[in-house]
Amino acid sequence: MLNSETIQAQGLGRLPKSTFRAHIAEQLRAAILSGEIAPGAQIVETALAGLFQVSRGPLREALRQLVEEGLLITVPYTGTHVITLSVDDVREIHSMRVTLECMAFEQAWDKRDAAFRAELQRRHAALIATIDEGDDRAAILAELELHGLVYEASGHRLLQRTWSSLRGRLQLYWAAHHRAHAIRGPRRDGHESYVAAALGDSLEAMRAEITSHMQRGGQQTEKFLQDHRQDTRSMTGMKRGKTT
Amino acid sequence: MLNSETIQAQGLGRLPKSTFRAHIAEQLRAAILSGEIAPGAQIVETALAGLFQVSRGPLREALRQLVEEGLLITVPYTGTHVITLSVDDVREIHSMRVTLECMAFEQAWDKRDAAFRAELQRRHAALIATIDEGDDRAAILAELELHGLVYEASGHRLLQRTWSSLRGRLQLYWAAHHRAHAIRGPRRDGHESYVAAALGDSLEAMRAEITSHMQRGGQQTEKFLQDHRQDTRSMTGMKRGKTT
DNA sequence: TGCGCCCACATTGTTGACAATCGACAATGA
DNA sequence: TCATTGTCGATTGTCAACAATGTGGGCGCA
Repeated sequence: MLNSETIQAQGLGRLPKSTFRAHIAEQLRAAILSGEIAPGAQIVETALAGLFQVSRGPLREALRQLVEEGLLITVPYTGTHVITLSVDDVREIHSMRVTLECMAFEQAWDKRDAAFRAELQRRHAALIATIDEGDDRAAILAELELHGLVYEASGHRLLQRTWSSLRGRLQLYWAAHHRAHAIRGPRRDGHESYVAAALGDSLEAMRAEITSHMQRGGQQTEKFLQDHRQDTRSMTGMKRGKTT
Repeated sequence: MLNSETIQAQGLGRLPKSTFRAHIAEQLRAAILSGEIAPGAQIVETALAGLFQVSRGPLREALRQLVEEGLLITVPYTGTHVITLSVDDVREIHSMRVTLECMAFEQAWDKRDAAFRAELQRRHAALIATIDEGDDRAAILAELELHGLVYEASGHRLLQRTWSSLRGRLQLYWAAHHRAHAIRGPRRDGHESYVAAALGDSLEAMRAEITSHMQRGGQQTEKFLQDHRQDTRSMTGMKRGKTT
């Protein structure tokens, strides 16, 4: 006999309640965050609707969602564009990261059990592996996974939600930065000390590690700017680079 | 000569670029945050579309926006409801407030000029005035204004954005809590020490003040729960309380 | 040549109708 | 009596057509 429980037990019953707007939002977000659709590119509703084979209705709702996530900007009757992060935006992302991740560790500090430690090292190993393979895109995702663990461990849903939003911008920046200027992705160094501190006994040391870890990322940005001396308003932007 | 900048400087140029979804989202948000539409109430698209005299298209886009803001929850093909905050949600709101406001003061600490001090005292006075008048709803807004100043002063747009999101939930909680249980709004005490610390010289003292300030709010919640001993899953929810 | 006006085009905003799905209730049969 | 199934109303999802608006190019004119 097949009742709902036995079906669940067989791992079935997970048809993902398809609505077009959810699928579209998901795919569009992925395309934007990976850099497939470049920052500054214009989003034309009719074109995308044709691409996804849907009408403009569901598409527009997906766009509203991404606008609210901060990935798109819409000017009424004019157009929708992928955001371009300014240098100040990137600085703000870094400072916000420090604050959020410190909070996450505070919340999660006493909840670090064996499973947490194992998972932390597993993700660290995964990051190292992708770095060694030279797959920059995968390495970016792996690093986000590594840092995401503490948010999951915190059990703080609002904090996780906030991190998700920030993670989007961070991912966008990393992808655009890397893509536009062919800078190497995450490196091996820097993560060992992070993991060690996360497994250690001193929350204060962890805070210091986070601060220096993020500052390293910030300094990399500053150094890059000094080397290139371009407009400080839009470092990842480009005009009309829409990909089909 | 009047160019766009001088117009902006005059505070004009704010013709509301009328798109229905913006108006609808604004009004709906206000209705939800004020408690006019109770937590848990179902949002029926056709009804609201009739109420606003628009078709369902723009209305749905406004709903998507509020869903993304975390004020509404939509289950496909089933319905859209105003969120109900659980006790854990409220705890998370409070802890997030502490973190964000500490960060805001860190960012704004060295930017506190005469204008900041004057504005802080002005908003404090406004809060006191509304409290003395007994207008609870105005007092809630005044308290949010007071606390919002430091976020404005921080100049950190991402932080402001995060605060806006949190402020929505906080406002929803305050309004629903107050409305459902006829609890007094903000009180005079507690804000003097906050303002004093914000004008003082010790950032560390400010952090302590914020922590205790928020903990007071949290303790009020806990005490209320002990007194009422109701379901801990939904403290502000009610069934089918849609207002027309 | 430079400027301003006007118009056509591209794009977004809005609408009403139609289709798909869900939840609840009644009907059916063991 | 109980479980299962069919049906119905309510609600949301989707679509294609129409209207409103901003943008850029061409034209006339000084």
